[in-house]
Amino acid sequence: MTASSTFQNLPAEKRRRILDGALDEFAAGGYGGASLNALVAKLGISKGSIFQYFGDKAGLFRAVFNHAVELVVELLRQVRGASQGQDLASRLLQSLAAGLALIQGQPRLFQLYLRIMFEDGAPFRGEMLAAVRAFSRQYMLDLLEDAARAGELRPGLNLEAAVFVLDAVLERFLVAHSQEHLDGGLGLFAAGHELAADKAAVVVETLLAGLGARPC
Amino acid sequence: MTASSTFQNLPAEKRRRILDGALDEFAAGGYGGASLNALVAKLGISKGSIFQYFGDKAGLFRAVFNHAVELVVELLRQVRGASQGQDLASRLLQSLAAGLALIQGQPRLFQLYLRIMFEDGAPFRGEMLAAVRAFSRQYMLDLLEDAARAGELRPGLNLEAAVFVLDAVLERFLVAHSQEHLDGGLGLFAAGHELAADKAAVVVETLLAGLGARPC
Amino acid sequence: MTASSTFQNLPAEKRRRILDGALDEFAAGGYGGASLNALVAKLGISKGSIFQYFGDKAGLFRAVFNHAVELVVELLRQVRGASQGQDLASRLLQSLAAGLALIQGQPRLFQLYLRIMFEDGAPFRGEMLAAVRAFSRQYMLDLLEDAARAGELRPGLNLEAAVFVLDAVLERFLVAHSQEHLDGGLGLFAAGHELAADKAAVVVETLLAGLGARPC
Amino acid sequence: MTASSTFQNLPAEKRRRILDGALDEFAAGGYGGASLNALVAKLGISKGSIFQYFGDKAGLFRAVFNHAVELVVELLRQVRGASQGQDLASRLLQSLAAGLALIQGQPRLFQLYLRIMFEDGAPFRGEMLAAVRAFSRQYMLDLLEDAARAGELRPGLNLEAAVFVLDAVLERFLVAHSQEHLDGGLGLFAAGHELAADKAAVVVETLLAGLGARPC
DNA sequence: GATGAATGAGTGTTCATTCAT
DNA sequence: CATGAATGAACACTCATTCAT
Repeated sequence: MTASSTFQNLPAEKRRRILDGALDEFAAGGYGGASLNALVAKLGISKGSIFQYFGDKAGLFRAVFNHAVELVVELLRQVRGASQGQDLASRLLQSLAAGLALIQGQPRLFQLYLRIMFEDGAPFRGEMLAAVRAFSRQYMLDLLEDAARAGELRPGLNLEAAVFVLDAVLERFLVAHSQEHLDGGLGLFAAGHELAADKAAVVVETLLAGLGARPC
Repeated sequence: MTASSTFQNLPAEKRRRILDGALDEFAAGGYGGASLNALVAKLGISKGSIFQYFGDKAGLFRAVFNHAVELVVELLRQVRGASQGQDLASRLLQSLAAGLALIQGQPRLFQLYLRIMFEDGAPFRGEMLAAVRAFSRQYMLDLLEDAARAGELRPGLNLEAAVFVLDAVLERFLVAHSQEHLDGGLGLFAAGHELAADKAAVVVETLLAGLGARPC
Repeated sequence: MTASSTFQNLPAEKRRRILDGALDEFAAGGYGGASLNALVAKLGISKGSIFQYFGDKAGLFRAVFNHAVELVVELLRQVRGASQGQDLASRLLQSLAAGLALIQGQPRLFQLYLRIMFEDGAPFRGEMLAAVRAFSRQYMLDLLEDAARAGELRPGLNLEAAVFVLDAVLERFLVAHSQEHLDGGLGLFAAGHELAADKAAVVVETLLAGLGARPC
Repeated sequence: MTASSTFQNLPAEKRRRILDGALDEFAAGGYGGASLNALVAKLGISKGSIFQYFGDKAGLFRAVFNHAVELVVELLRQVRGASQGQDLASRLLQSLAAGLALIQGQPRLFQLYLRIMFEDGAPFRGEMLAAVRAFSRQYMLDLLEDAARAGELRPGLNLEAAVFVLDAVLERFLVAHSQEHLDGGLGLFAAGHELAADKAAVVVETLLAGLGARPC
């Protein structure tokens, strides 16, 4: 628990409004770039209150992060069970779809993650990234182990490496779509205009089949 | 060309010192976090000069970026030719090694790239990222096309997707190593202690052979 | 009486806790530097109560001062009678010893006095200092008059001046010892390492015998 | 040297105005109570300038202190030589007179000294007090040693103790007069209305002759 | 062309005080 | 009667930018 009891005693609706506004602010400007002045102006509350609630900027940031994690976990929990029993390609595609939906529904969550990822000054950066990465890796590992049990995986596959590859590629896929407004869409199939789902299918197939010619 | 002629007329050594110091500053704090006050103090030049040379903070930033791109391109040009004619796996591994060497030799270049990548406020972010990404994609495409000519690639491979996958995985590999001081090294083979080269070999092999069982 | 009846109706123990905590706070930071926010956090009581009890910060300060005076008077009352009938030098030394003991036992009392002494913004400063000084002067005057009756004093001695000298020197002696952690102990016999008692003896003897050569 | 070169380059008149205003501010409110906002408003300069000149509040404080010391030393240097060769009582009286004149002419200097003396939070307090005390003690010691050579002192007099007594009494004399507006004049000859010079004469005579009856 | 003094809006943070509950 | 959420002015300090010299 990091926010003061003062904050905990607030009506839920007000709590949500504050954390939501702060999430906006941090997502837009990163930790250093977020302005508490701008935040309280937007929220229509006094500056003193922020400090009463969270002690300092870092405290607010931590609270926002925890809030964001809750949002994500809640969302993913709903997605998780649905694909049980299906083959790996399908599950990966559904995971990507869930990720894309999350980005579209709550763009600031993903934005916050990206902002913090490389901002040296952000407090708790280590913990925060570790938490996200651990979750992501465990998720991939679960999928792969299920697939292994179903005999879907290439014999001799290094699971650690596979998790790494999946993590990297899927995250980059999400990044590319969250930044497609930028010049050239950052290059993912830049020329084409297929739907994201089609792109995802090709990428997943490429990952499963590999790049190299088969010696068999 | 964005820097004023005043700057162009400076002795090359002084130009280099200024751009180098500014690169440090931007790499350390991102665009928003960089302080011109701190910069001029470090450089021992007058504050007015910065504005005479570059107009404003954004102008300095653009000059630094151009300077950084030059450094990288020069470095990679040296690396490029060496692996001509070898097989794809070797060339990918050598590219990774070159990337790691670059990170170790010029850590601020990679740092700047990462900082800017997700900092909304940074001017020219779009152009800058597009330039870097285009270079990176072209590099991968060259490798893949050579490999295709040599019959190393799986028939039916979607080149665009393959480029995307390579770009994502190789960049993530570099990021993981540049941030390995962070909690858990951000999870790359977190348990093991092999050398980076060994990790790279396993990852590349996984990419080439694919994750899935071969139907053949 | 300045504290509200609400405060008077509190259980004695709670009253004492509050005044004691406030004494700490004022002694540590002076009037201006004391923080009511910090105080209530330390005490675990609500902020509103302080204002209910004392009206405002100045009211609390006055109450603390009265409380402090009570503590001192009570302490000195115990010390007073003991030296009756002894010679002046002994009584002065015992007074100094009592002062030193007080400083060691209740350092915050002396600290508060010193802090307030020269802090212009402190309310009631005049009254407070006058009270303390009047007490101190009366104490010295009592000793001197007893000594006069016993024929211990130099004929022609100006009692007012003697009181002034004693007051100044004895207080400075206490200050020096309460600040001996500061650079050079503020210079009291800085080189030597005798015990405080020895230093006191020399000082008292110097006062009694005077600095000048005796014409007699 | 503690103030930045920026400050050193200012016209002397402006430097003087700034240090003088700051001296006022610190003397009135102590270190903690002084407001840089109020200061710059009073001076009619911008807030940024203060920080450009002195780095931070503590830097300004140090500069003010150094400035104050210079003022005092300059003043005392003028006073010093004049009393050479006279007897101890005369020299002490002239010293007191000089002190009183200083307090009247530059009341803020003495005020600053008193404020800082017991304000825990003030930076450099140790150094500052040590400097002042060392000067004061050395001054007294000089007088006493001259008097000793002239055979004016009581044989067996402990010089250290005598210095301590003189320092304490003379300083208190000055304090009493600088605070005589306070309730009861803090008790120095409170009833009477003689001139300060008369009071000083009695006090000095008391010190020289001692309080006790002479056994001779 | 180079300098660096000046600026004022901006930052996060603390404070004594109020008042509805 | 006690509470503690709310407040906004004040705090020290940093910033990119300007412009007279």
